[in-house]
Amino acid sequence: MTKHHNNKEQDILAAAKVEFLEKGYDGARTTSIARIAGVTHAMLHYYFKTKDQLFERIFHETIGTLVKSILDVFTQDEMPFKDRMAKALEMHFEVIRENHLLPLFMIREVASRPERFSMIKNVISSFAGNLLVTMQHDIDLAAKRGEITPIDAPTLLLDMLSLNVFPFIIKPVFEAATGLNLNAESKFWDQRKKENIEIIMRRLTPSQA
Amino acid sequence: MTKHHNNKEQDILAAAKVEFLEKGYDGARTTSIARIAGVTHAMLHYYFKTKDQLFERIFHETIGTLVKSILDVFTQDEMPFKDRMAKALEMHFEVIRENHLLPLFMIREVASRPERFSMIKNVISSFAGNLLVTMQHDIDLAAKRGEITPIDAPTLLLDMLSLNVFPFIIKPVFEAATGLNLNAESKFWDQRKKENIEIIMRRLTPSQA
DNA sequence: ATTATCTATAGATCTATAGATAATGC
DNA sequence: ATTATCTATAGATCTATAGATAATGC
Repeated sequence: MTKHHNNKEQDILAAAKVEFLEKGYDGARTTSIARIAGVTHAMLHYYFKTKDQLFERIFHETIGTLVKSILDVFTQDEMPFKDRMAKALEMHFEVIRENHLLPLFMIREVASRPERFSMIKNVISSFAGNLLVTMQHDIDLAAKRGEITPIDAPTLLLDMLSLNVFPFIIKPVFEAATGLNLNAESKFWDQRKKENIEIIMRRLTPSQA
Repeated sequence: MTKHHNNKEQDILAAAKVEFLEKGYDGARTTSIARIAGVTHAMLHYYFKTKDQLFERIFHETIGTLVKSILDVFTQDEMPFKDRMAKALEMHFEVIRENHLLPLFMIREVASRPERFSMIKNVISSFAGNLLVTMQHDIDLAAKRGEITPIDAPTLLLDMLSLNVFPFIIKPVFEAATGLNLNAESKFWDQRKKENIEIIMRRLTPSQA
């Protein structure tokens, strides 16, 4: 035991992820998680004590995925700055595409319970701090070379995140309004990725005057 | 009566708006709404029967505000297309700025209970249909005149919404990560508005080749 | 003899309503 | 005599736990 007892534990975690991502903490039901996982309700408290602790596990995991997706943006090897940005945008877009429920989940939970975020605040801010410094440094170099127009790193980062993340956040509304199922429409997302790269490339291009 | 009995009714509506926008349907408590409104809990059911009906009132109202904010984008009088877009972006940005909790609220509710949206689905889709047709028509004209580069209307609309809305949606996360209070930082939002206009203008500029 | 699982239920929380009392308009 | 408001509580729902039983490793 202690070794392979984790089949059910894993089932519960997987079920919890589905339930929390779709309904949020307040909307999620521990009974519903147990049902999805195919275990009795008591098992859930046996392995994870409380709903809160189960939630923390899922929340941490998602934060990790999202933070990593942003950090990877700048762990590119040496290429011209614009090419690196294009590549970064593409990679980041694909991560979000694979995990399209994560951004809304994270935002919703932070919005409705800001205190929950404070524990990982330090993690994110330290990461983000380094990221922005590196980014600004590279921007300045490329601008000096005349490859791009100067821009603030935080501004550029928010531009990129807005374009790459928002379409996935608005997806349910869009689907409700149009009746389309965007998961089936891979062309739509391919086109969106291209558009985002196009926009950022144009934003970075030095203005000819 | 029947005439000015609505002071408390209005108090309840105002309180419900605060509670629902902050916590979402699942997180909202009718007892909490009553407390905020300064009335006893039973009053809430006296005026609005159920939590659901009270929610519907608030939800409808917010949908209206948001849909209007997008429609207004194209009720501009005659100017060059790019100027109209710049003006539209600015107006839309200010509406969201005044109602910064609305987008996340709407998206969250639709995501966690898609069936709730179906009733107003028709409203939105008919509006959006007209908007996109008009928009595409104007785009084609301006492109033919050489004022802008050709672009799909839905693509352009999603670009604009992403840039204008996402920063307000990510606000709580950003504040949690940095410790800043962005409501106090009006310079930040002014700069963001300018940046969004800058991006879209560059996106629309014909590529010189 | 420790770990895993189930049944049954306690305890907390939240929505909703019944029924009594107060306020207002006619 | 209709509308508004309050007190008290029913009823539903959900999380959590106690305690019994089954399965596993030594």
